[in-house]
Amino acid sequence: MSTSKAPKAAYHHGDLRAALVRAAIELLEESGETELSLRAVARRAGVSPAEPYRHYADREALVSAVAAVGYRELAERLASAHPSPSTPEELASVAVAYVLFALQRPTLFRIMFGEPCDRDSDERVAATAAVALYVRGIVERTFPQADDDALSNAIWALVHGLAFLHLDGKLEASRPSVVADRVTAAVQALLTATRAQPAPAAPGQA
Amino acid sequence: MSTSKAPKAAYHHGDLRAALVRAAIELLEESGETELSLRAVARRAGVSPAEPYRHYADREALVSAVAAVGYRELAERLASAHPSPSTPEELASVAVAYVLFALQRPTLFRIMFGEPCDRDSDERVAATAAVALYVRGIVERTFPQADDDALSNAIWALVHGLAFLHLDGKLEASRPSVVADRVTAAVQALLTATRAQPAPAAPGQA
DNA sequence: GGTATCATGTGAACGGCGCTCACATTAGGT
DNA sequence: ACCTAATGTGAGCGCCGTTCACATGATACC
Repeated sequence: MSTSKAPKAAYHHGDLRAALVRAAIELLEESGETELSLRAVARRAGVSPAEPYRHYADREALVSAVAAVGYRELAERLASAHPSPSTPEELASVAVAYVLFALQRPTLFRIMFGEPCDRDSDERVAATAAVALYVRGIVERTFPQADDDALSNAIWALVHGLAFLHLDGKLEASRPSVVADRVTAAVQALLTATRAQPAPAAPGQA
Repeated sequence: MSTSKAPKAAYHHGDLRAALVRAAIELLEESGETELSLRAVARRAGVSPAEPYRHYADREALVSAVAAVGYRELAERLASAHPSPSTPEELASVAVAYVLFALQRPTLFRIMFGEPCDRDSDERVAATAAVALYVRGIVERTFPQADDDALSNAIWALVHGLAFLHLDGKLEASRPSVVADRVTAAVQALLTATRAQPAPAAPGQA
């Protein structure tokens, strides 16, 4: 079960496992490339090309570790936009933070979401689940009476889709304020719908 | 300007340019891998590893050609869901077609949207623009008085995001009918919002 | 203290990759 | 028939992921 997550602090190098992830993220953000070469990471960390294999099964495993860091940083970013949102406006501000994170750290974001998620990585699976739960928690607080599932899916999808369309240049994204307005408008629209008709399989009419 | 799109029919091989794209898509869908190797494509097409470079500048160019085919097939698929949607229900059926396309041809979809779009590929840029215009056309027909920009952005983003979250396993996607219901519910929610309050800076109501 | 043991690190090597180049072949225009 | 340009080839470069036999350092046990 990928035991010793806590590094033994220092054998020769001192937590090379974490150092490799750090080096990988640096390379990612400097080069702008989504591809990351294990050999390049090893060079950056100052070890031989074979060394990473002591700490990660293969390239995919290192990438998953990088993605997991990304999920954690995204979660921090969302939380710092608003620690515990419970109104549509606060929720919208978190959505804006999500999209801006994608735009400010595009390569990391693509690593996190641009490829099939490796289900063998406990770290990665746990980190994505945390983001999902965070979104869902917001929705539950903001609309306690709504259909949590449908609504939180819709909101996450909307925000996630906005992030990707901006990232891919399908929506103009040069000025953050424009992006923020667009995201806010879209989220408000969806939320207004929810107020108007609480849930699909619910009472009255639509 | 990447002239002779129309192949001269047959020199030695007979439109190898198109044959390479076909081979690439076959490999993609057989292997389930997002990566595609130019050498493997060449083997599949029965030519030497150097041959593709007569027809495509580099690997990226071939990938873009593959993506362009994907955009065209997606457009066909949407059109066959409904040729000219003009009601929320019809729009929702197109949205479902979009997400199901992503789930049925995951590798192709990832090639289309999972990496930075190469702006040097006329073919690719044109094909993505076509999809964007198609979505926008639907919105204009369905809600002539609404804020086209904001609404078509929101709808595309929502649908695109739903596609990716399903694809990444963040939303359960084993039974297409469940996916269809989820997508329909989300789209209906967004559209209802638009009816209730047409647009941020728009006239009366609808 | 001495030594066995295991985690940590290395260099060389394998095959596959993207890509280039010098060269062969074929098709078409004149 | 011949020249030219399009089409196709094989060898080769450097990089990649990965593995392996081997070195080195830290610790555990006597």
